[in-house]
Amino acid sequence: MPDRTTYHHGDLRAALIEAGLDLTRCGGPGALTIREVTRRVGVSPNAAYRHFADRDSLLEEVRVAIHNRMADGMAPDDPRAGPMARLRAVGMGYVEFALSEPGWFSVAFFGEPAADHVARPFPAPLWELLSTLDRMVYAGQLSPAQRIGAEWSCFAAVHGFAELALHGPLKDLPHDELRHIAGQVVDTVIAGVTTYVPPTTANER
Amino acid sequence: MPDRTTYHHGDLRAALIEAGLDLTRCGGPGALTIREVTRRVGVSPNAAYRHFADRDSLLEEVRVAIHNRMADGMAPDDPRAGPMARLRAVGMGYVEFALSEPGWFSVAFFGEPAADHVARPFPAPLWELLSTLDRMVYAGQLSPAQRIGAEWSCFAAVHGFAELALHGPLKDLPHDELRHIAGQVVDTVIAGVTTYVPPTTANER
DNA sequence: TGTACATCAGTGAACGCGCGTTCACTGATGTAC
DNA sequence: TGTACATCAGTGAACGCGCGTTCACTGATGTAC
Repeated sequence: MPDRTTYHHGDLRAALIEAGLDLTRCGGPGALTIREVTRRVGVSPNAAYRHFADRDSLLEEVRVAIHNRMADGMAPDDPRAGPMARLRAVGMGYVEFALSEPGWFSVAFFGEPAADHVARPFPAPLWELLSTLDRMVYAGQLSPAQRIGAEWSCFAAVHGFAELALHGPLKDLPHDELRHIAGQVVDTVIAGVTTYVPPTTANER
Repeated sequence: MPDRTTYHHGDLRAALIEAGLDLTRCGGPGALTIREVTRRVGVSPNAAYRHFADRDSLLEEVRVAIHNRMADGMAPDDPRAGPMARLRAVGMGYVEFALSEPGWFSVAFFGEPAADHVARPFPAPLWELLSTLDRMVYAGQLSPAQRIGAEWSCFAAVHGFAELALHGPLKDLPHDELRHIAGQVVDTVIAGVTTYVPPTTANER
């Protein structure tokens, strides 16, 4: 693969991102280095600078690619599922991705301090969550008042669980046990979101 | 401070941990280097190896020190508070610590992949949570069935929120807004935990 | 169809970096007799 | 009370590391006339 006959590569940019995906899949963000990524593609290190400002820019692109893959895997098995089942599927999909692709997961979700205030757009999986919650409101399973801020409770729960399971106190549990606990966490937060009614804005503070 | 008259330091071990706390407070885990930590204390780099096997061991001790400080700050304001208010205080205390000491927080909670299967004991703040949940059961505010696994829902929610707020999509919000959302997240998970009843073990799987 | 030249996409060598860690050592301390 | 010696807690110099990034460059391509 690293052997190339033409002087010009063809689509080096895409190839570097692809190699970045390969590297981070096993090794997480730290495994992505300009030197290794260019080595893989069979090109000199500086060639990368023709396509990316610096290592961080490349990593950012890899991150986006991972977000998209992840969001694709979060659809519920049954496309005719109701919004509630959909919400559960989104949550479980998030955790499942973290468990099965820990390297990618740790690139995708803000492992690194996010360079000098580069405002990142919402990651794709979050959009998935937002639209699912909106469907619930539309279906009457969540009141508009409950909808407010619900995304953060949901996101916090699944993301937090993923961290616990990958790097935290649950990290030595087998995956099927983790999935079981994940199910409980997701169900609990769904119960919370559909039960708790935040005080109206007028009453706040 | 780095000037020392005696050849022997006195309590170098404690001094190194202290310096480690200083460094990580602003710079997170990456700021802790053997060279900088010894420089601060006014000692040659290798002196550290008299007290710690390697950098990781030192970092681990710093982590434990942070856990303890954090747990201390999680007690509810009113010591006569009921278990429910206590649970809320524990959750909010967790988030508050993350917001006010982001450097320490990122050392404390599993930022680094946790060296070759060194089984870490539960961090002190988690113990705080466990005992609070137990009090709730004792007070009859949580059934024994609901108690099972409740810690993971709670921990996931607050930890996940902290990540969102520090490094995730909420990272540019002002602290008072973050606290407000945190309050909602905590209340939501409490509502979930006190509402949802997991299926009994016999019915599982 | 041919040629001049700007532009693009690579090359190769080198830089500086600060780190963790090891080596062989020396100065200070405590204990046995 | 003095002395020999093991032990402990430091020192100083050096190593190798692989990295990101920059410099001045060259080979290939496309376009205007």
